[in-house]
Amino acid sequence: MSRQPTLKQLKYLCAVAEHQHFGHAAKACHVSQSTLSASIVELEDALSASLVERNNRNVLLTSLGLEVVDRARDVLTDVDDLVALCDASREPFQGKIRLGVIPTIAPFVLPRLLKALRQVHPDCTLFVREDLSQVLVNALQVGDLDVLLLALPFPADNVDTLALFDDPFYLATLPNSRLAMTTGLKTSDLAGSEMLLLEEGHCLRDHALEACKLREKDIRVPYQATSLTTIVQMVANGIGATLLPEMATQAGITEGTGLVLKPFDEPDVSRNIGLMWRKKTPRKQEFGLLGDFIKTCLSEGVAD
Amino acid sequence: MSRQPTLKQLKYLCAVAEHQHFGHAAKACHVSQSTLSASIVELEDALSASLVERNNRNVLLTSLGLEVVDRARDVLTDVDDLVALCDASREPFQGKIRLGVIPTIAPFVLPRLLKALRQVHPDCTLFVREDLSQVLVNALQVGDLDVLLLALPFPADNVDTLALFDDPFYLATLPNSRLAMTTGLKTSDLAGSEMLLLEEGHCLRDHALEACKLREKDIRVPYQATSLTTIVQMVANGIGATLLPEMATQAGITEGTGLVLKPFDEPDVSRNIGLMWRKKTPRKQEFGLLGDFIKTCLSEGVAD
DNA sequence: AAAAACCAATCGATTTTTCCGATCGTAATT
DNA sequence: AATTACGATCGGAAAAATCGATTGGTTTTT
Repeated sequence: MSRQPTLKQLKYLCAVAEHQHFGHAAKACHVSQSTLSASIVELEDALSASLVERNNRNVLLTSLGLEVVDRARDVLTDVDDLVALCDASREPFQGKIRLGVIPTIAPFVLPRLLKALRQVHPDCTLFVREDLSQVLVNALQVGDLDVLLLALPFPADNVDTLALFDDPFYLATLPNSRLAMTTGLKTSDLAGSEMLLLEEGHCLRDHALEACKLREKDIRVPYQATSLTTIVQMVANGIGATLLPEMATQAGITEGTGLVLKPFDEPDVSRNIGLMWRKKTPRKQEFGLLGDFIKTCLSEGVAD
Repeated sequence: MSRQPTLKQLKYLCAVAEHQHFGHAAKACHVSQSTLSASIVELEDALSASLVERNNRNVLLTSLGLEVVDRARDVLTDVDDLVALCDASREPFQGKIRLGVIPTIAPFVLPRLLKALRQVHPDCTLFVREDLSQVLVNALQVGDLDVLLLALPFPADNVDTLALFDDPFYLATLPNSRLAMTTGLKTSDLAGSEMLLLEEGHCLRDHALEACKLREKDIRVPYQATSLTTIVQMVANGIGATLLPEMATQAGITEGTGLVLKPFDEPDVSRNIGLMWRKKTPRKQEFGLLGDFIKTCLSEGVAD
């Protein structure tokens, strides 16, 4: 029964193969000759095979020994790569980040974020998953994702959150509608009007209602759509009005539709965008930096 | 400064990744939970990286941890393969044999030998190198070859030889020549005749002369050729006579040339074919078996 | 609310391994 | 014959690996 060889033994064997001399190989490995010699014997015992022919005057590898050395070299470089991988990912933004983003943020933020990240941290690989908040939170908790970009608050256990910025809601409506005429728009003006909302599960729906201090029964919801773009098209066709987050409007979601965007004449009619990660993740700090990066990247983007 | 991880640590990490549970992983590895736990900590220290998130109720791998596990699995299977390689080559004829053969044997023996070997020991890989005896011996001594098939004796240090069989010399000549008429051919009859020989360095030349108790000056050597086939053609064209080893004649080297082959009416007009390996090789036994195999394979071949 | 169960980390003791310097044995060189 | 060179081996000291028991924190059960 052959025990498993150790990496050290394989390293020593490769050194012997390289130097063809136990003493020199030992020096190269920073161990004594006796240690190296014993280690080679151990390896040969472990493999139950002769790898080295000691000839007093010169050292030869058996043909099996040569093959073993070949493979051992591969193993050792693979392990070195593994170590290098860890070294590289020690620095923030050098490794892989699995980011979850909700659908009402992704299309408006990712283009800019990914571009900036590629420029500033080319070694950082971002895997993005787009899904509903609840799905993302589950994935985060079971370890399939590292960090989420979503709208806060969202209930979840064992997580930390980092608020990044507010994202105000705008009323989007046709220019000739009653609400479009209103000056000093208040959330209370919405009561009783026809509002288009995203389908159940999208947190934007809940956050928008909450920001406007509305309950579902306060308004009429003729249809539920699956994306903001669809909603905008429906509003442009006269089905009703809707609430759009600023980041969507800045991304030009209403361009060419003739819709007007009206801010509210009240504070805090907005959702809050933030990051979320597992409380126990060892990468808190890196994710904090990621938050900073997202903030500056988006504000710069606006300035442009 | 990150030290190198050990295979054991990597194995334990993979077990944790598989079982998602320290206790179960420890059981699977036949160590105590404390040992495994400490080993994982050690690994994380060695890599200066967090690989596992311990969450009291469940165990998660960080994204870096997942990548490390991926690579670690590769490393471990590579090492297993390495061990398997040694296991396989423990049995004779399961591994690789680097065989050197001289040019006056190779074309007459290798076809049969390789075919038989493939049938009987399909797992045995034979690398063949064909060259002059002296070149082969040098290669053997520096470890580039494992075993030689050549004509003995041949002087070499630190080698063992195994005689396999005698290979009698035949006189090959045109049917109408003086020697062809001779009945009861003796080596002494060759004196003064024109004999074609291989160029310097081929041991066949020396062995043939020695077997016939001739010195170079006893005969006339009009040309020197680089192969037995060439020599046969020259003899067929009336340039002189030559001495051919039996294995060449059995392989049909004179077919279609009209030459006659005359055995000598004397004992020991032959060369001796044998194996040679380094005295210190750990595969003596296997090479002995190889000798047996060659002997039976060639004698069977004759019987066919 | 308290108790029990669960789980990984940690502690302390023991065994095992590792490592070195010194020495030995053999073969080549002077 | 003496010397040199080289790998193997030995004995002891230092380091590590490993285990059982315990701890501390959490979740589940009672």
